[in-house]
Amino acid sequence: MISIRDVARKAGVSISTVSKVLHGYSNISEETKEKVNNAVRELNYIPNSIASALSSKNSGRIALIMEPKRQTQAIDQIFMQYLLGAIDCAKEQNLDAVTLFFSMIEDMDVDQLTRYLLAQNVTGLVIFGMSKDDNVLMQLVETGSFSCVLIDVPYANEKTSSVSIDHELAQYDVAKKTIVDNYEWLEVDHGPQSVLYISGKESSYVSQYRINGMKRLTDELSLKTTFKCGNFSEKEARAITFKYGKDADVVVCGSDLMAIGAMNALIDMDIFHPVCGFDGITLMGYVGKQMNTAKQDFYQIAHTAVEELSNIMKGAKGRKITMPHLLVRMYYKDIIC
Amino acid sequence: MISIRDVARKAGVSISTVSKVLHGYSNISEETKEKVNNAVRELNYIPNSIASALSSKNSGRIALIMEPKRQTQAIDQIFMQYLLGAIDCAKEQNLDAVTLFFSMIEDMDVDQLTRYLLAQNVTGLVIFGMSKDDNVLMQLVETGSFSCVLIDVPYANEKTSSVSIDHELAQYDVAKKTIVDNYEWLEVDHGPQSVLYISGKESSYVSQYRINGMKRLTDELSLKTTFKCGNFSEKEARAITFKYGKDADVVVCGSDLMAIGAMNALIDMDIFHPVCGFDGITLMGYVGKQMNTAKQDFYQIAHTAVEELSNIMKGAKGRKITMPHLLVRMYYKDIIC
DNA sequence: CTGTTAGCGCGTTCAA
DNA sequence: TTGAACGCGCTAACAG
Repeated sequence: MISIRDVARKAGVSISTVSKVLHGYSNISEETKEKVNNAVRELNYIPNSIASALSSKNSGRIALIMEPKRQTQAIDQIFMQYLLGAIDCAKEQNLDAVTLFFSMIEDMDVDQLTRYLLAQNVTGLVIFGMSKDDNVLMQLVETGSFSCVLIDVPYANEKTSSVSIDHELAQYDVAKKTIVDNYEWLEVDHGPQSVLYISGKESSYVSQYRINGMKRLTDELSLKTTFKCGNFSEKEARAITFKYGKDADVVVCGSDLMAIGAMNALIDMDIFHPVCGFDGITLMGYVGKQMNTAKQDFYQIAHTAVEELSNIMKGAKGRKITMPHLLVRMYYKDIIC
Repeated sequence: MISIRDVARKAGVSISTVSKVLHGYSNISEETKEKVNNAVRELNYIPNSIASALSSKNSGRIALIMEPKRQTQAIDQIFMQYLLGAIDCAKEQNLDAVTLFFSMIEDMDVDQLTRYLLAQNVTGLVIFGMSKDDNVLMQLVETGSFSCVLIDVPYANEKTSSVSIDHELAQYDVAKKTIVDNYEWLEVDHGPQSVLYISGKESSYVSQYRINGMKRLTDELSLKTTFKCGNFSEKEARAITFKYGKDADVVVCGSDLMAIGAMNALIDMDIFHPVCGFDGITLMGYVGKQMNTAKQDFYQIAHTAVEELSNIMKGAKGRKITMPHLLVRMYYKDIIC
């Protein structure tokens, strides 16, 4: 293992000088800078991040906290996209990222969790899929012990930013597109009038926004919309659709998983109405014929989140970031086989 | 931040004594052990893993290396399961895991990669989805600089183990089940005789094993099997099925993704034959009616892999581990809508 | 059985 | 503009 000492020796300078040029300090002559950089290159030196972290107390280590199990099956794609986006960006920002699942920390209280993270030398957090029930996490964020970025949770303070898309607008857009595109196709005279909207868990921050989006559309198009809560559950959405789907011209769901449930119910009832979901998991590609996927969205969101976290860790103040939704989230029709 | 010094002070002993009881050294009196443990509990002390790693040169830090992008879409579930299994086990084993994607390291040579990992204080590797083309990775493994566990790659040396299921047997089992279960259902007199087998990439270590499994079954049941290579690609499988699927009573694929392609082709041709895949991604649940998923398998494999890595890092010698396939990997029929 | 001491590799004063 | 020296929190000989 090649250390800073070797570089120093080779360059004929002291250790601290090497450290300084490596960190871009100003008062270093061009000449020694050259010498050091050459030595670094020749020796193929890579600084030991562990030692650096220990010494500076500033690890550049972040934790990606997420809960892939709580959600029902098949959401893996979304998490994978998050991970990819986050880790890619972490690399770019020279941050060292560890992945934590809720399951690993769910039995800890704030204090324990704090110590655990500190012991791991984590100084920044990105939290995916946090819901209103997650008190410990929320407290953790509020203590200010860490720089944080929350995804899809509208909260910000000095050291905490939030990153999300405009869920209200997104739901509005996707529902509108579904309805308008199917206007003629539907066997009603004046376009769809009756809509069944199946929303996600109330404890989820995004659900209310999406509901609001659907409400706005409802007003705008003078729809008759029935709002039901499907709790992000495929089964519940299925049950709801069995019960209320017959009278609806269109079914709009607050997530893809629920859209699948709704679709299956309609198929079983031998009714064919447009259904639309939200997240754009590829899964749907094999069921519906027309669709756009929003996988890129998740990658991009995570990427932005880590970038923002990097900023906060450098001293920037927390803020709320709303991203455009790149694609109209998952949308399809023609579910007839 | 509470350090080992605080504990020492509180317990009225020296730092090294604390360190010793924490690591379960033998020659410590019960009495001081008590004192130290109490102090640890009262102070809620958690050792700083960074400092520990720096000092001991034995980080307990492992890298999970995987390639989620190279594979075609929709394989995310498998990787997610790997990740979950690996990270869960890492926690149990008190290992600190970082996730690396091939994309982050694909432009490095062995030397660079080695330095990069060392700088991160990584001493162990678990590699998922490695294929025969990955020279750099293979060289890295061969240098012996790291303890390694390779998944689905039959290679072992002093510090390297492999973990995989018996792909030959698994392919044999799943194909057999598909064929036998459909024996009467098929519109042929004496059971299926003609099978189209679509295999995965040649550069993948598992493909050959799976082909062998199919060959064994072919001999055993005196089938007439056509072997074609679909390169793990949905599209290629689709094309192959269009070309050769008409004459086949059953289509067996070396991966689920190819099974989807095959199925879609059959549907488009208006032919309904049983198809079987391999990996058991949930995806299929929404297409086929009957199926078993092997998601658990992946979790379990990753879990075992990390456990094995932990052993190697503690000095155990590398070996080849073959796990039973818990479930008959993905299997379904009745693809008729 | 316990404490003293010397680093691990690096960042950061403080003198020079 | 540079370098010597100290310390981050911990482990591992070596004494005692």
